[in-house]
Amino acid sequence: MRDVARMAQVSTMTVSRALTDPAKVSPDVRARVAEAVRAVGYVPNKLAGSLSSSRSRIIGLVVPSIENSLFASTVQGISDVLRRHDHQLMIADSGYSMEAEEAAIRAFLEQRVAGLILHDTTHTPAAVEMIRRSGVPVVENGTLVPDPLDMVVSYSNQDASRAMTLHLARLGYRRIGFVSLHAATNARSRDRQLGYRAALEEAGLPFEPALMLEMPGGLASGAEALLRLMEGPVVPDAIFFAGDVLAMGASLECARRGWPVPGKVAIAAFDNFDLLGHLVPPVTTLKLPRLEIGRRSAEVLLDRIQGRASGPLAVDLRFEIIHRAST
Amino acid sequence: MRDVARMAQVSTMTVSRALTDPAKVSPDVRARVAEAVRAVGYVPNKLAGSLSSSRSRIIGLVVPSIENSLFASTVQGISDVLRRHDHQLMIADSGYSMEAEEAAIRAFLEQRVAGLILHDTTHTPAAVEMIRRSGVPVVENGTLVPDPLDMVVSYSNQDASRAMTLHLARLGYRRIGFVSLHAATNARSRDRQLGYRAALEEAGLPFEPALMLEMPGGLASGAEALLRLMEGPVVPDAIFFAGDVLAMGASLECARRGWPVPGKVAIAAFDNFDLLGHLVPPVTTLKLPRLEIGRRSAEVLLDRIQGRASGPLAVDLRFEIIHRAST
DNA sequence: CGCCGCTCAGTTACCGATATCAAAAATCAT
DNA sequence: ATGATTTTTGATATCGGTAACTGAGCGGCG
Repeated sequence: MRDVARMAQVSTMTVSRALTDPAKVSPDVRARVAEAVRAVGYVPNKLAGSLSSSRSRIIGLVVPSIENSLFASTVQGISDVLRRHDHQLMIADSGYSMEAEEAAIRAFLEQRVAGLILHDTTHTPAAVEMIRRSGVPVVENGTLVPDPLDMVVSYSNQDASRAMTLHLARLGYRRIGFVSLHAATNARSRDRQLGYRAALEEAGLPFEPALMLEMPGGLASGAEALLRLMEGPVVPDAIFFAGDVLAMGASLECARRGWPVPGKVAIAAFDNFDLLGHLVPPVTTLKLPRLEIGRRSAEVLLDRIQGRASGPLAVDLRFEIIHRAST
Repeated sequence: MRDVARMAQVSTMTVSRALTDPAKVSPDVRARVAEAVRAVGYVPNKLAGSLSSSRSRIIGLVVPSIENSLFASTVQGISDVLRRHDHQLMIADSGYSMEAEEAAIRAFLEQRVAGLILHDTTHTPAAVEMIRRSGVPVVENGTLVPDPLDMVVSYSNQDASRAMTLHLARLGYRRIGFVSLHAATNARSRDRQLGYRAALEEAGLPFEPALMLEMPGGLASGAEALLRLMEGPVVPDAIFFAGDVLAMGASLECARRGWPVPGKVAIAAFDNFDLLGHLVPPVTTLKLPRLEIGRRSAEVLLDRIQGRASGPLAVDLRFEIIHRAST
């Protein structure tokens, strides 16, 4: 920057102004600075800028897994909004571990991020304490938690799960199986299980433990879950796969075995993967606002950072049932 | 840090040393500093640290699309290695535009990243110039380019495409269709087209323009490509879908229409999505080292940053054909 | 015993920007 | 034309660390 200042015959302060707030500087100077910047090939040092102004344009994001395409849409939404507002995105994955999340949060705070977006909604006490002390605004994404750290942008996993279960009940299915990821380590799975059970009760159907299963994620896992339930003591007439790609695995397994869907068993899924609509038969599913969650998270965060808003906030982005031939 | 120093009865310099290189201070002081850090809830300011030392532990990554699950594995690989080495990841997506890539690169250089990973291999002149001047090490990922900016970690799109086409030819297919993304905006597609044509020549098969198609990505697009070729002037006996999820879309379309695969037409894909193995019939495909590309990219970058290596470098991670029932 | 070399801690000068305050120049009102 | 007001520019301190050098303390050696 010294070089630019010298070449433009002005002080460094003026260069700084010309670059960050051109209106504050005369057109003449503005032009000379611009020219000098070009000539020198000057690349501003945001590290120095942020240190001096104690403002940064970096947002930290922690997701459980980068590879999971569900989170990918949310990340895309965040990235889109941030780019439009000239902010940068730092990303870390926690591998579904609270300790790893804590480490990522610490690293982000050390970088003095302007805001945090966390997909998970349960955190270590140390992480919570650090965030509190730092005063950095936070958005949580995973589910509509009743007691957020700060802001939440999500949908209700419990309501969504309940709605789909009721949908199946209304269609006349009576022995509705339910498969989710392990609830012990996953708040979203817990909510979904609660929704399932609430819906059964509401529909006057008995809760049958043999119809509820927890599985790891993955296609093979979905296929296995299907077989286990179909060969179990209580044979379901419909199965709601409330997690990951389980429903796809199950649907493909039915295709392999030539089982008619929903003739032999109906299948419902939890997330609107493109693929579900292209399977034979296309699979009934919930459409969740993944991309929109990302967008809105970034927006509310920026609003807060730029002083356009303050205080806690909960945004419920709702969901939608897509009814297809599989149920 | 002042507070920590005061509380531990040492100078700030000593605190700095105790935190960055504990071996340099006595155990007594080390303990006092650690205690003070805890008591104060001190979170080091890496901005200041990086500014002062002109070293940062941030890597910038530009991918064409965050949402695309192909890139997601690579990002995961990068993230895994970086975390292990206590580095952070900044990510931006270019939306397949060189100008957006340039903007992302500029933003990263302004943040003084320690290294860059770019998925694309074609860049604006301005971007190249900036990178050159900055002296920041770079890894390119998209394909094994002959003239890299700096380092490349990838596989040969051309060889892979050639290998699969030859594989089909060896199986006895004679009218091999080829579908890829638009080559004009995608260096990887260009390479794949070259590989296809090279293989035809090698196998003594005529090149038939009507058998080659360019389509946008997506499942629906794959289905449409299938239909166009099957209804075209030259009906293929096999189709190689060399991009994105095209093959899945096509395979599912065959399922919907009840077309036997490979009875009516054989189908081959370009990337090892889990799903391809679960379709009916499972689809022959190329297995590309997506995750490994991420890992190795991060590793070679860190090697360079930490002075364990220097100079250009090209890592060819090869590929593998997975032969399944669809061909 | 004194010099050397080593370890450990402190002093000082930055890194490259911005905040703040003050001065100079330009604009305006009377 | 003169003082008041506004706009434009500059000088200096500072953000929170680290580099580089300095000096104190200590044991080993000839």
